[in-house]
Parts: sequence; structure tokens; C-alpha cells
Amino acid sequence: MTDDMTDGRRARGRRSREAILERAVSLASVHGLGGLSLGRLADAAGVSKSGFFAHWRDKEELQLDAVDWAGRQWVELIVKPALRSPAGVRRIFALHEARMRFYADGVLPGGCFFFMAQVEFDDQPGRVRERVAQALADWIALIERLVREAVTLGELPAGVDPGQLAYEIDALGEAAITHARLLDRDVAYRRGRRAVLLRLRDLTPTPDLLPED
Amino acid sequence: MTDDMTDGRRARGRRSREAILERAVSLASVHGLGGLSLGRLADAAGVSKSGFFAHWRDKEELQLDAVDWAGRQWVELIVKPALRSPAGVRRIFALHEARMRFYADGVLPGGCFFFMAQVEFDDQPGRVRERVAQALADWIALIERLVREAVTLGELPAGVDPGQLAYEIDALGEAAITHARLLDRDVAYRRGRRAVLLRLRDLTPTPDLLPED
DNA sequence: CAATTATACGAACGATCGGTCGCTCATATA
DNA sequence: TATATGAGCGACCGATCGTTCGTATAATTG
Repeated sequence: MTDDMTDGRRARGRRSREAILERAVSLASVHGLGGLSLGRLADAAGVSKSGFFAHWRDKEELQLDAVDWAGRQWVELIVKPALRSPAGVRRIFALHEARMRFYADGVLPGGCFFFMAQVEFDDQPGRVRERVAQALADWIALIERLVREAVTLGELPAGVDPGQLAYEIDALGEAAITHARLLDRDVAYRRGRRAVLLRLRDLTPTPDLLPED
Repeated sequence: MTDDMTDGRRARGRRSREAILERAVSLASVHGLGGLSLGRLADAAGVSKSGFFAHWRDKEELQLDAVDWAGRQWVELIVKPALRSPAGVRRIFALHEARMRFYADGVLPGGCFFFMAQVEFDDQPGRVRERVAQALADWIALIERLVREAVTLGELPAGVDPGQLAYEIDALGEAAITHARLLDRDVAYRRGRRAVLLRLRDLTPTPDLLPED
């Protein structure tokens, strides 16, 4: 309600809240939002288990905030950097490459928070599921928008179905996580990157805008 | 207790073992292999919790058998039917369509056992992880083999990378599960099917072998 | 036949789960 | 200065987790 600029109880609380959320997203990317236990999270964050309930009413509230936090991280590290590329197929591929780099760099130890959360909550009704579904819908809508931009710019044919292409780009990126972790790491990321590149180069009348390989 | 008099102890044991495994795979497709608790599984299978340990030493043994059971189901309902289609691009697409139908028909209430297991165990070392990884490797190897067959038959260009195309086909099919459950069911399955169809029609010199849409 | 084996059970174990309670104490506010 | 508030903790709760143990009995085996 009021702005407290000085370092005090409130500011420290907000900082520790952020720290806990970061650890929560990190742990949830490995064990899932359900498998994330308050005890383990407490140990990892260096606080007591009961200390959580000063910040969140129950585990579900923490899960909801974790989804939001992961969404902000996703925008910050993937969407925003990609939007600095010129609109059109280059921006679409920049988005995909930023995603692949996010995975390959191991920003989250489990690879991707949302991938885990989607699989975990896709058939588990509740508020978390709805927020995860919204995050996926936003992500797909973003790709669709970039595709329509590319069509407007003449870098993709008018006949292309933005929703269809968005599905393909998302799918080809997502699979890289499990393939990288269960089979061959480098091969998986290379194929994930190349799959979208091949698809875009195949569609665009201006393939020179994209790398050859 | 039971109304069958002719069946012996051993045969009945084997049957109940199979029944438990089926329920286990079914439940695990929803809650995951870890989230699958022996208590809930016992209730669902109509046996006592301690009765499990007549069949499996511990939970991990049951998980390993569940992976095998799911693998046999996958081969029976997806691979074998697809192999009845003529070799080449038609067989590849038949495999993909069988997979989509497996998901859309709701054979498993969670959509796909392996999808769940892959995401859950991709960074959880142990025997289960290795068996899941082997199942994924087998699946990819199968698709690669069908691709090479198609190349031999002249239905795919010689320049195509079988591993790359196998990755794409797997990825485009897998994403349908979460998209169907979190967004729009029919749209997701249609896009999942169409994605592979477009890719194959784009590559093959004999597109007439495949449906138009 | 007797002896062994396999199936299945109920009761209970220690560990851990999410969550509550009462409390301390530094800070913000009136 | 007096008071209300928020951060954080230790102890503890009932429930559930995977697992063990002893027991009962039906089927197989020698």
C-alpha cells in the first residue's frame, strides 16, 4: 500500500519471498509442482517450514505464485530478447533459438518449469491447472502473432495457418528437453533447432533471412 | 471369495498381477509413476496394500514392470497395426495416426504413460529412468527405420536425415496430449495429425500416397 | 499323504506429508 | 511513545507414504 524505501522487515520479507519463489520454480522444474515438498523447499531456501505460511496461505497459493514467477522469467529471458530481432521469420526463429538456449544453458535444473507443470496438471482440475493453461495459451498466441506479422511482411505465404504453425514450433521445441535428458544432449538440441529452421526455410519466400544450417 | 473354482492359485495370481499392472499404468498415466501411491493403487485394484509385496519386492520393481507393460500395450495398439500398412510414407503416417487415435480414444486416462514417465524421470537417476530412456530410444529407432525404408522405396528423398525426421514426428505427436487437455481437444489432435501429414507430403515425391488433408 | 510354496491379508512401523498453533521480535504506524 | 503488524521459528497434529511382519489358507509338489 505504501512505499517503504528503507531496509526493514517488510523489504526483507519481500526479498526472501522472491528468493523462496526462485528456489521453488527451480525445484519444481525437477520434481514438479506437486513433488515439490514444503520441507525440501524450506531446506533449500534456508528457512523453516512454518515460515512459509507468513507469505502464503497454503501450498496452492505458493504454486500459483510460482507459475507467475516462472512466466515472468520466461518473458524476460526468452520473449523480450527475441523481440529485439527484426519482425518476420527472423523474429520467429530468434524466439525459438532463445528457447533452445534457455534449455541448453540449464537456466532451470529441470529444463523447463512449464513443461513439467503442463504434464502434471493437464488432468488435475483446479486453479493451478487454469493458470498453467493460460500460460500455454499466451505462449501459443504470441507465436501466432509473430507468424501473422511475418505473413504481413511477405516473409511467409498468405495461405499458412498461424495456429497450425504455432503448434508445430512449440512442439518441436518442447520435445528437445526430454530427448536431451534421456538420449543425447547435443543431438537433441541440434535437432530441435534445425527442425524449426527447416520448416521456416521451407515456407518462406525469403530463405536468405535465415541461417543456412 | 471368488466364484471360480477351477482356477489354481498360480493362475489366479498371474491374472491379478496383470490386472494390477493395468491399473498401475492407467493411474500412472495420470499421476505419474511417482505420484502413483500403493494405497490408491490398492483401492483401485481391489486388493490390500500389503498384497503387492507377494508380487513385487518394492515399488521400484512394480514401476519397472509397469514400464514394460506400457511398452507392450504401445506395440500392440500402435506399432503392430501400423505395420499392416504398406511400407514407405504410408506406414510412417499410419504409425502417427495410430498414435493420435490412441490419445484421442483415451485408452489411458492420462493420455500417455510414457510422456508422463519421460518428463518425470528424465532427471531422476535410477533403473526406472534407464528403462524409460530405452523405451524412447526404441521408439525413435523404429521411426528411423521406417524412414530409411521409405528412402529405399524412393518415397522420401535420399538427402533426408532419418534421425532428424524421427525427432520431428515424435515431437509433433507428443505435444498433442497437453494441447488437447489444456486448450482445445479437437483442434490439438487435428493439428498434431496435420503437422506430420504436411511434413511428409512436403518431402515425398509421391504425395498421392497420402491423404490430402 | 505330508511338506512346501504362493497368494493375500490386517496390523503396525518410522518417515514424511501439508498444515496449525503459540510465540518472539523488529518494524511500521498512529 | 504506544500499539498493531508482519517475519520467522519450534513444536506438534492427523494423514498418508512405502514397507515389514506374522498369519491364514489354498494349491502345488515330493
